[in-house]
Amino acid sequence: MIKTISDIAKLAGVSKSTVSRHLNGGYVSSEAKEKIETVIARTGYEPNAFAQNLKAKQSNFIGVIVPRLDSYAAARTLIGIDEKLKQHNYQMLIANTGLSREREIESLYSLAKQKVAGIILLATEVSARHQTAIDSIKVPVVLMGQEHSKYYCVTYDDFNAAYELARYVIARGHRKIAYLGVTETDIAVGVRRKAGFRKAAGEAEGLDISYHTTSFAIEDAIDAAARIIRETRPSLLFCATDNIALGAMKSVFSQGLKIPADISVVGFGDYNVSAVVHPGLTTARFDYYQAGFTAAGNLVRLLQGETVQRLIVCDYQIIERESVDKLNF
Amino acid sequence: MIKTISDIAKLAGVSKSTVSRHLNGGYVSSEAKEKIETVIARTGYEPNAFAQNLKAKQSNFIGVIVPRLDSYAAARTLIGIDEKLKQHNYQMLIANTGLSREREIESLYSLAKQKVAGIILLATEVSARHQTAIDSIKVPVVLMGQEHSKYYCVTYDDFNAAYELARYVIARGHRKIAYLGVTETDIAVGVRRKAGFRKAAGEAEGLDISYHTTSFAIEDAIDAAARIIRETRPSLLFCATDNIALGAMKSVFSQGLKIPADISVVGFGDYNVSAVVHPGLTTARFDYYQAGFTAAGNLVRLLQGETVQRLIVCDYQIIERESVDKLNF
DNA sequence: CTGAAAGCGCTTACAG
DNA sequence: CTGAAAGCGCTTACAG
Repeated sequence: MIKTISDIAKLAGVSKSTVSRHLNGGYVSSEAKEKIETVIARTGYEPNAFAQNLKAKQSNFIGVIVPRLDSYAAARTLIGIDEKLKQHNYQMLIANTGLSREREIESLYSLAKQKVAGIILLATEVSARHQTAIDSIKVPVVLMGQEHSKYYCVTYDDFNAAYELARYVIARGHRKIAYLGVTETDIAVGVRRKAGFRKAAGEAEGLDISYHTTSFAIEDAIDAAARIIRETRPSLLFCATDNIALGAMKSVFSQGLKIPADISVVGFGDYNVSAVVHPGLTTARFDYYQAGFTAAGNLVRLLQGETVQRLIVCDYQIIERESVDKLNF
Repeated sequence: MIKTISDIAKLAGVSKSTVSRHLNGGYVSSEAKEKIETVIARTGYEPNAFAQNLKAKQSNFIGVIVPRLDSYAAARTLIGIDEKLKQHNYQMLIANTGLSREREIESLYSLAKQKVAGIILLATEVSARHQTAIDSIKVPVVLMGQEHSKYYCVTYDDFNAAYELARYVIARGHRKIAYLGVTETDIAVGVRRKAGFRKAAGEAEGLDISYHTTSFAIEDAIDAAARIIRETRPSLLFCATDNIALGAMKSVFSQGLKIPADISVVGFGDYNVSAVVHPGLTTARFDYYQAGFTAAGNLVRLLQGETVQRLIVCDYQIIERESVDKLNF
């Protein structure tokens, strides 16, 4: 069985060096080139990646650290990354942390140890330990979802998305609004979205706003929304993610109330189910696929020594469906 | 910087061979062992995987071929696989085919070329070309989701799940039922589920059944269900997956009808949203995580030369929520 | 333009 | 129980 570069060399009547040079785009006479190409085509020879990597001290793997696999946003992002990486002959290597901060840090080190060429980190937070890890491994890293001035980042325009969505619901006459957000250790979702909302709220009159915090888990959102509805009975639940919004919708229905007639709901993300639930959820859409594609593109350019914009902010789009009532006529 | 086995050998005052032997559980005097361990602990030495793989002509990667990443079932399965694999120091390497048959075959070959130790194939179909590929690569393969007599498989009990779910809806008085399934090239979902349903239907009296086919895409299900409702107006839509059921629910609502009062709906899979939509979807739950965990466990045992049951059929569970009306009293 | 040789970091008979 | 040596399959100065 034909397996190694020596076999090819022998069959082509040249040396290993010449075959290797041809494979790597070096000086080879057109005569030798032709013979080698014929043999390779006939045998279907493929270089052994381990041997190549052993020499190169680096692989064609790109590590992608993801907080969870069973999330629409994560999945779409991965698909975008994978697509771009394939174009450039890189292999995506996924490290799933299952929402563990600890495993996020570990993955940074262990991917580096595995000599990945680069890392894309779908970040939930950029702690001091994250920074230590990123700085100490000598591997290019691109952050997604969170911004940090020291690193290459691809983020979403959380602030303006929230601002515009908030203006939209206020314009539709909502005054008594409950904001259902997440922890502020998450700058993008916890801080920025709330800040955008707050700005719009500050520009309007006669508002009655209450702020609440829950987790990213639907179950928690169901409970939190149930409490809010009982206690403050807002006309609208402004939820920091579509998952939270889905949980909120469940709560509204469970109490025998109608959406949007009794209570309106909005979210962020535009997951695939957001259009399918009834009523359709009004939300701020982020193009996760495109963001992943962009992040991978940047990383590839970095690896090729090209220069890259430090921060790329992906656009959003307000998707108007049926979950927000119009209170003013 | 300490990097190679030679460095460790030098620091411990022994030869590379001895260090390697210690690392691989060979004969080493307790004296040498101690010195080596001290040095390794102090330096944090980690063997270079490329060099190891180059010798071993195999990696610790397990390839997982998945039809799509943005599916709840796929994601949960991957998490289960990853968990088990980590326990045994294997690395999951995901090949996403984006629902392309072609890329499924290619992935089989390309993963083999990358010298993965084994492959788990989340199969949508086992065609002749699949078989050729599986047989020609000399890598152990475990099939998931579809059964094939020649290969190791982990499947779901599609037939009995459908049978029991069908008996349930019939027992609740439904007589005019539309079955909304998928192509029969998919044995598990297309053939088995329909067969289970058909058996239950055959055991009952006075039924008025119509059979319809759609794709796995929610949008197609919405259209298909809309047509069925207009044309035959069944009392229940029996959908072969939860995604189809979600699309069907959307259709029912869009026509101003109520679930379950006007039309009932059931599905298969119990995705995370199935509990969250309103009304909650009655469905047959499959434990994807557990199945993935089991498949990975089997593959690991295969790699260790242990013997493994060829076919494992995972159990299901009927989850009764609010989407099925009770028509008889 | 080409080939012999060394080396990437590890493992594994083999001789001692 | 240990170490020198060969070899896994490739790449890359180097001399020609």
